[in-house]
Amino acid sequence: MSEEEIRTRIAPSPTGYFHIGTARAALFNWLYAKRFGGKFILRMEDTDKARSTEEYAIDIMECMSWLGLDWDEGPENPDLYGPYRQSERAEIYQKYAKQLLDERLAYKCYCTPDELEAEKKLQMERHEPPKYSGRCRNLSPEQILAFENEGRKPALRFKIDESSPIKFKDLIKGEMEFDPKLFGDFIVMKSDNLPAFMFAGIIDDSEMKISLVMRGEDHLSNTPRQILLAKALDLPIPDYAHLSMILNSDKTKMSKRKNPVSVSKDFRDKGYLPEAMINFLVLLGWSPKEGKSDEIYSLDDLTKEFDLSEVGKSPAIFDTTKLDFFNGYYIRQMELGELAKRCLPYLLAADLIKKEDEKILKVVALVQERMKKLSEVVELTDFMFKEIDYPAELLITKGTTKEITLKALEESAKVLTDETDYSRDSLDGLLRALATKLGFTAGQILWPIRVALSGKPASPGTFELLDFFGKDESLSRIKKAIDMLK
RNA sequence: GGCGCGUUCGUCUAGAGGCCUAGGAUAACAGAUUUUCAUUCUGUAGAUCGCGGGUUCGAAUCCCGCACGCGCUACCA
Repeated sequence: MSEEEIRTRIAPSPTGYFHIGTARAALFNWLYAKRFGGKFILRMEDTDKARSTEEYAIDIMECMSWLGLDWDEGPENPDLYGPYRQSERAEIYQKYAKQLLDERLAYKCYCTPDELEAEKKLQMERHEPPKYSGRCRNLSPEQILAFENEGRKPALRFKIDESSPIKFKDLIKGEMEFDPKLFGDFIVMKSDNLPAFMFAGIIDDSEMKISLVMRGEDHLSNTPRQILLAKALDLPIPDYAHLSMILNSDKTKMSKRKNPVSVSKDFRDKGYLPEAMINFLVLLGWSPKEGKSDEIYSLDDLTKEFDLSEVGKSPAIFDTTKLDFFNGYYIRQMELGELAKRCLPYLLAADLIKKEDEKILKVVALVQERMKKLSEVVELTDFMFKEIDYPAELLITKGTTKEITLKALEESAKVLTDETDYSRDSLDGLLRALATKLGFTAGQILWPIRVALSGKPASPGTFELLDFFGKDESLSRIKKAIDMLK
């Protein structure tokens, strides 16, 4: 298929919030399409009626857009090879199901789940590989009639062609060979007349002219079955590439219960930037040929560099330490107005401000290089918006005394009362001169003022805070500190 | 149980027989700048390349075996 147009896809099932692993697969597919001038398609695999919801479908699309992974074809623009929701493609699957049945490549199976379970259990006890016995392969008309009269609804089972091994080249993992004798006939249409995942998948990939199926390694073992299906249906077989999994720190599979896996709930809403997510995610499995000394990559950079030959085969443990670094980095790089805009929701939610105002530009500027996540803006800046409460001892810096601190504060208050220029440079000269005059270290003067203004052991610098609060508020907070020490 | 995939610093990784006394990033630690925190800069520590055999003058790199992890083995996707 390689001479045709490059078309990749992501096919999430809306049975949960957009998963971090799906995001990575989407990213790699998107990058591959962009890099080689192809198309990227979004398809909703919502055949599991019981678990699929519209809320999740929306979440998936929102998160993809948020990450910057736009798609050329998808549920809302179904013109070309749509519809792009499997729930709307029932007739297509039925057509192919009929084809299999007519050509006797599949058969109706009336076995109940209980019967299948029992059969499997027996095989396990005998240490045989569990696989379907094929007992419905050659049912007589009488038997079929009997099952129908019982009210049993048949599923459609695909007849495995066991004649020869299935070989294919995985573009990441390499040459692959499977023995179909081990498979057993599998279900293609469920008894509710909905297609099983493998069946719907190969049909859609083919009908949507997907040239490369890049997906998680958990699908690697399914691939030979889909190839068999494609052959039986006389459909073209796409290229395949299987991405290794991302795991927990204990090397088990990421789970919804134990781990932060929801892009929207655990990352976007917690204050991570899409730029950081992309940069972090792409490095889980991909590393550039020409390594740079840093590892900063934008989506734009990546569309020029990404290739499958640089994708690794081994699984990666999902550890957000490095994500935090990237997040801090991109926050520092961000234009101030943009940062203020993105911090606003957190400030509003914490009730620190009522509406957008000019002040937050200054506020954000003071903590920009201290933030790892946008959500931290709250704890970093709360003292700028409200009265503060802190223990008096905090005013006294290490290796000094209450008396010295009090003296420093009182003398500072005096010069700050006389001073009108609260700009950084002016204040710097003023307070250092005061320190020299009193025989104090700069720290003995500056620490207590900073604490008086912020109430925190760590905060932006003294001069910046004086400038931020202005004369009246600064003096008021310093006076309060003096009273606390008396 | 069977089949498949994988195994290099805590973590993400580079590495395709000699360039490896194993490189980078991050995290950790230390120092410099500094009133604190953060930023920035510099440095330190950190992998006997899962284990055991082989091939070779020479192996993280090739071959075989084993161990461990993960996946599939569903009318879930």
